[in-house]
Amino acid sequence: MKNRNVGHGRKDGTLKQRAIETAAGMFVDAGYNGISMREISESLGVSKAALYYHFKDKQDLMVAILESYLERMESLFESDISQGRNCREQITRLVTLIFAQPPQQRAVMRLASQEMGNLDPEIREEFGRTYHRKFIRRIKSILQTGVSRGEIKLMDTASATWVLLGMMYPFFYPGSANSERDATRLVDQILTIFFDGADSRARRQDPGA
Amino acid sequence: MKNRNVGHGRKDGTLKQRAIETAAGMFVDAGYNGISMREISESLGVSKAALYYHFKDKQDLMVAILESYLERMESLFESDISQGRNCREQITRLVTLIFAQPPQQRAVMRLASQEMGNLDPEIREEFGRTYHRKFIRRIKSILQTGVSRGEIKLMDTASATWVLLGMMYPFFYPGSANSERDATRLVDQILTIFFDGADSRARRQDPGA
DNA sequence: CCTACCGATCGGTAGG
DNA sequence: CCTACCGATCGGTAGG
Repeated sequence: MKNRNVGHGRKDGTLKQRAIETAAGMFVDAGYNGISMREISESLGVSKAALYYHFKDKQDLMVAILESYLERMESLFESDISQGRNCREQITRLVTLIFAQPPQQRAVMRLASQEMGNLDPEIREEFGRTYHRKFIRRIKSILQTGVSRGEIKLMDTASATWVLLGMMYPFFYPGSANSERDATRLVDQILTIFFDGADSRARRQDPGA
Repeated sequence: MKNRNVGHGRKDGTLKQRAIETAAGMFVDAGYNGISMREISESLGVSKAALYYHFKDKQDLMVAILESYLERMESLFESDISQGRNCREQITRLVTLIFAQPPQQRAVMRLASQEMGNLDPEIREEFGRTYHRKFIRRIKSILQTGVSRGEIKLMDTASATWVLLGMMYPFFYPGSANSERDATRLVDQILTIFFDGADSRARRQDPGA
């Protein structure tokens, strides 16, 4: 279980990592149920049994993909974002970084919410908790601090977090904002709406400019 | 195709309609691939063959569910919403009506975007066009009018439409805003953020109140 | 010859 | 890590 060194000087962990990346791409394109373990193994040039050596079952592979992505998301918080000077700047950094990822990588976020229903209830709940702890909680915390500092309107920060994530969600689909130029514009529009609103009577990002 | 009165005084079309409603509920709970035609037919108390009499295949049943929902959405536009006096009021009516639906019915919207990848490319594209024509286009049009009237900031209304829909999306999952009280608060928060922004320096819905 | 179904089973493929 | 398979179940269709 501990996945110990098999020795022999071979490159261990290589197939496992390749499998996570390859399968992620295939699941993103065709959905969890749209891709079979056979197809994944063929893409990797190994047998199905080889896959089952590294992953207990299909679900286990899926969870590994999601956890791998979550870890990358977590690292975003620990580097750039926390250095933002206030709530707005921290959220701006977060959204910018998310859209700075390659589209296919962003799509894993959609994969997570879309296919979580295919996981066993226990696994789903455990992953849900990890997701909350490593991602949702951080965003909520930024908004909460913003509220207590008076930077953000007094509101329910839990649902506001979901609203913010929801605003990005449609653009996690392939074909949305693939160019860097589109992404930049989109990030700008999302942040403007979230902080300043769409109403023309609301303040603009650069007042008087 | 017209499927009309066959006479004899029997209740025609009953099973077909029941199947659409029952399957919609099951798909919402377990996903398109999580429910078999056998399970659906058993829930209806009929044979699988009976289902296949009314629907060419599983996909055909799915499309019928989505189209049935789209028609209901379309009717929203033709009654209440268009009577809104300006952009903000029309969008407010739209969002309010969407959240006034029972949660399980709202969830069909999530089902549509979530499981569209399981449809054949041709079918998917055709449904995508209908979805755009009956729903997306209408929202975009409201925003567009708002922009040209100066009620809404100058922005890309296509992506703004997706942003607005995205804000609602997380609450189309079961367990989100099930009570009427939650729904009311949520609608309020979504509309406030969309029009006025979360920033405390932005205008409030009732200035000075 | 129509409609609205049923009991039984098909060929093919899934995860393991 | 592979070859060789399995038990179960899938969506779909036969004749009547």
